Amino acid sequence: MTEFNIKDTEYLNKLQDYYADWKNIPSYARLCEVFGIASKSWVKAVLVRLSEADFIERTPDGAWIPTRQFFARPHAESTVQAGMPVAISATQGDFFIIDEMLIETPSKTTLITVKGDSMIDAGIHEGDVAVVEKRMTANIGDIVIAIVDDEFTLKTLDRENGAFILRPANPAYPVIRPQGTLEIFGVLTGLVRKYRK
Amino acid sequence: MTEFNIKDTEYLNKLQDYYADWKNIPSYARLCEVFGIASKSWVKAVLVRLSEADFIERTPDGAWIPTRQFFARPHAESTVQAGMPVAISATQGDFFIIDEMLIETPSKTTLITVKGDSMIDAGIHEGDVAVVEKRMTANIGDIVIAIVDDEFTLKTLDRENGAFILRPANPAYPVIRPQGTLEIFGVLTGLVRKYRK
DNA sequence: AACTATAAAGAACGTTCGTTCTGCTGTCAA
DNA sequence: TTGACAGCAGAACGAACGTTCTTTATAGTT
Repeated sequence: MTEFNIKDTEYLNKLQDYYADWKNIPSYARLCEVFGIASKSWVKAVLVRLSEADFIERTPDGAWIPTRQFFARPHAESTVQAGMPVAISATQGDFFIIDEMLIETPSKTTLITVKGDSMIDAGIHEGDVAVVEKRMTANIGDIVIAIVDDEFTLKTLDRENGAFILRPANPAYPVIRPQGTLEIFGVLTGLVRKYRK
Repeated sequence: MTEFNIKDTEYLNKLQDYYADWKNIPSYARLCEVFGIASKSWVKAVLVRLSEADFIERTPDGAWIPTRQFFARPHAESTVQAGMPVAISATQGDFFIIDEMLIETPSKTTLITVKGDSMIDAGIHEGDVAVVEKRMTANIGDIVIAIVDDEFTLKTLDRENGAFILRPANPAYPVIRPQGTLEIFGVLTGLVRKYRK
């Protein structure tokens, strides 16, 4: 039996890219095209090695399916110095699945696109997607989606003279001191930004 | 032709549950068991209706695959005003998959945790996870992971007197004018931040 | 130059798959 | 009470699929 090698890594990358497009692992015949291999038997040998490396597995029906590791992205930690440049370790650290990191309770999580710039000093820009966990309680200092006078707003929760206030992270905007009830819609648990390609 | 009905919703739920477990859509024969239907032809009729409702579709090979709607995470767009509060619409907008939004080419994508605060004015904080697409070319204005004198750094790519320079987004840090070669490791295509729970 | 292991191709074959067509059963309106 | 149709079952069939076995090409070693 042969081992998982560099070429198999290329095959894995091609399979991951195909899967990103089509969300399934196709027949051996189609994988011949995807991998650039002419024989089905060799495609199977590749898949067996990928499964031994725990990137794919089989259903009871014999269909190939991806494992968790298949979706994980390499994550280089403690590597990029945004202050002063620092050497990167070529070794790939642990793996990382974005959805899993950001969303712990899918049924309570909503994504909301941010409008305006009142939280810009907190690094939250217009167009960013806020990951919000719906719940009615929050702690002082949390960034919350609050319902003030039947309207929603994204602000930092704070307290002043025993009353809750909503503090923007932009000096151009005023602190909100709710007159009526202050209801919490949810708490900001994550943020996602996409840069133009 | 018949329409999508309540029973089809049950079939859809069963299919979603199966897919969550096995990450593929199996053969008609297996779907007979999953749906509790005895005939393959009727299973096919169900799938055709699910595809007409845009929950699944077919690859050029004829394989059934899920659509974006199949995974359905609600995404409320244009709703939260970070400037002045604005009414939220209870309607759920389009659907949204974080991984898919941020990662177009899995094999070329790496995640890197940001250190330091030299890009803080661009809303990139220490501890944020940068989504980096590995490639050697970039455009002026892109935020890049550059290799300067064998070291990595995250900066905005700019040009000055015909030479490339790396501009931090923090006045406390100097502009980097590479003496040796300027090599691009990759381009910042996304950013992910997780707030403490 | 011969040997060996590995990488890949190719052929053969039984099974399974998707498709299509026909048949059955219950329901509802005329 | 008959017709019509929707919901579903079952059979038939050719094409595609996965598996296994055999063969060829390439590279490295002795």
